[in-house]
Amino acid sequence: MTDDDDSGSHALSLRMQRGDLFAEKCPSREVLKHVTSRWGVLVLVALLDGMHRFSDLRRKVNGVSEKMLAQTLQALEADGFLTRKAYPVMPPHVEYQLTPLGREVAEKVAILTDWIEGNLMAILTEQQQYQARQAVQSEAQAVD
Amino acid sequence: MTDDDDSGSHALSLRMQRGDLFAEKCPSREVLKHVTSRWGVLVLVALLDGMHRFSDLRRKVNGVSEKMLAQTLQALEADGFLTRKAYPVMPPHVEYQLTPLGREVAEKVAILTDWIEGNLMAILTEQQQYQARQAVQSEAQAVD
DNA sequence: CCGTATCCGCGCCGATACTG
DNA sequence: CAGTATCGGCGCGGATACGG
Repeated sequence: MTDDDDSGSHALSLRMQRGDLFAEKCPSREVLKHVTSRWGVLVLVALLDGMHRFSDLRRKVNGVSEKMLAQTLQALEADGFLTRKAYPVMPPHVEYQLTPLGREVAEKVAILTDWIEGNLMAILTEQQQYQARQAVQSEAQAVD
Repeated sequence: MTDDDDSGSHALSLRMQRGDLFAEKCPSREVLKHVTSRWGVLVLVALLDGMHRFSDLRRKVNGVSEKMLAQTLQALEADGFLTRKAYPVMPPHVEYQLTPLGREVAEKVAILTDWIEGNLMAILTEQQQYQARQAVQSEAQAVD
């Protein structure tokens, strides 16, 4: 309960047309989930430099299992972010590639990941300082 | 096993200086996890328009529980993305605000969320078409 | 008002085995 | 090579109760 702002149903449906992340039931939450999922992020960024086969992705995205990779790829394909082309040869050969729509999201995601990679040291430093402050707090509590 | 590319340890440590998402044990994976977490995304974007109190965020970020909000805020504070100022009055009063570092990530995240919100309709259309193709496939299989 | 502590279900995800 | 199927642990996250 306490959810569901049905006030102004016209305004609501208009907002639904462009999506409102802050509204609980908005489908954009689902899309965001796929895009920002642990492996979704890495797959999208990996595919930014062109077509990849399944095993290429598996090797590039360190630590992903077959199951999770397949699952992630399906979700992104269902959202229209990538295409899957299977060649019925032996041994099997499947190619994954970003769609124009997918390339756009992937670029936005890459902006974020690039920033994090580039500022990692600054962030780690902040983490250290936070830990230090916490230690002081604990010490102060031990005195009282 | 089979992880751990320790080949070229100098190159590795250099890469660690700027972070490499594709390397399994890189700390940037943790940071990314906080930033792209279900509630982390929404909190960062919400804080983009200035200071918020705890209950402000709770109301703005529809659907988040107290526990998850507190947990999310702690993680983002530990990463140095936001500051927490508690005024020891009755009733309690706590203010959350982005740091300069936090503002930068938040802006990158907002680029992504804005794009998704703006292109939601196109994505939903793609999803429909995917479902339709799947239905055809199932039908074709029923024939053989 | 702003949390922390505890319990607990459910879904993520890894491991393994099997198909085409 | 590129998956699907199944099982099982465990951690995320919701609900509730309680403290400052």
